Amino acid sequence: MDVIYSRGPTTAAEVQAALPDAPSYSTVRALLRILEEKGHLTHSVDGPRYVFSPVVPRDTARASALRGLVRTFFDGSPRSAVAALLDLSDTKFTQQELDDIAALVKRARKESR
Amino acid sequence: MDVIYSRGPTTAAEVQAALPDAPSYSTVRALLRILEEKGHLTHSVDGPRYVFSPVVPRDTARASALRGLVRTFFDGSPRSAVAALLDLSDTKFTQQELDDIAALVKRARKESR
DNA sequence: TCCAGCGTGCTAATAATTTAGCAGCCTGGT
DNA sequence: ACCAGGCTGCTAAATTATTAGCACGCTGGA
Repeated sequence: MDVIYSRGPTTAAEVQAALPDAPSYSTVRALLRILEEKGHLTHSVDGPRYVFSPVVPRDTARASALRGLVRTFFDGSPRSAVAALLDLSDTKFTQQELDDIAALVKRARKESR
Repeated sequence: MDVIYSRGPTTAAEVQAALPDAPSYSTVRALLRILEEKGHLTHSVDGPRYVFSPVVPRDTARASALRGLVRTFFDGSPRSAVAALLDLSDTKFTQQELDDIAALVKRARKESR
């Protein structure tokens, strides 16, 4: 699912290529079939092959994932999550991005007042 | 793993209770055993029962999880992730928290200069 | 001290996943 | 129009996960 959410519509071969500990091609195909049976994916036909897309839109899944991560790792505090994001060691923000974020915070402050 | 990262050291019964679609107790025990075999968990003995803890410290796992989520759902842009966190519909920040975040941004801006 | 109960260590059966491999169809290039 | 290659639809086998259930040991309270 992560691969498909990160790449958008994806073929079986692409999923396999994108997977870090890639299982066999057969397995990837079976997995995609099962995910489809379970209602997480749909496929459409593009020429000779299947292209798989998520059923739940990216934005929705993204919000759920964020909420889950905040619950699991940040004791339900989105503030801590923001702090951790700003501190991520391998992340370098440009001045522009930081200004952006500052503006967003400013806006949030107004809205919540 | 999420249950254990969110609750800290946890017994099999607690894991089962915390699980949304709880499988049987046998299954939870087997699962914990397998996670331990695979090196994701350790257990210590507390009186008559096992208490499971993650092998990878919470902070480390948290950072990986954040990085993964940013990659999967935010095209590698932590800035977008921050924006989404601020926008999470069911999240209400207090003025205090927003001030906090603003201060963190300010600090990050100085550091990256 | 005794014992009820909880939690682990097993084992064995069932269900699900993983894998290989092949026949047949469709596409795109020659 | 032909054919090579890629991809699906199968099937069937091996491996792994899920589940139930019971014997045994240990703990904590009466």
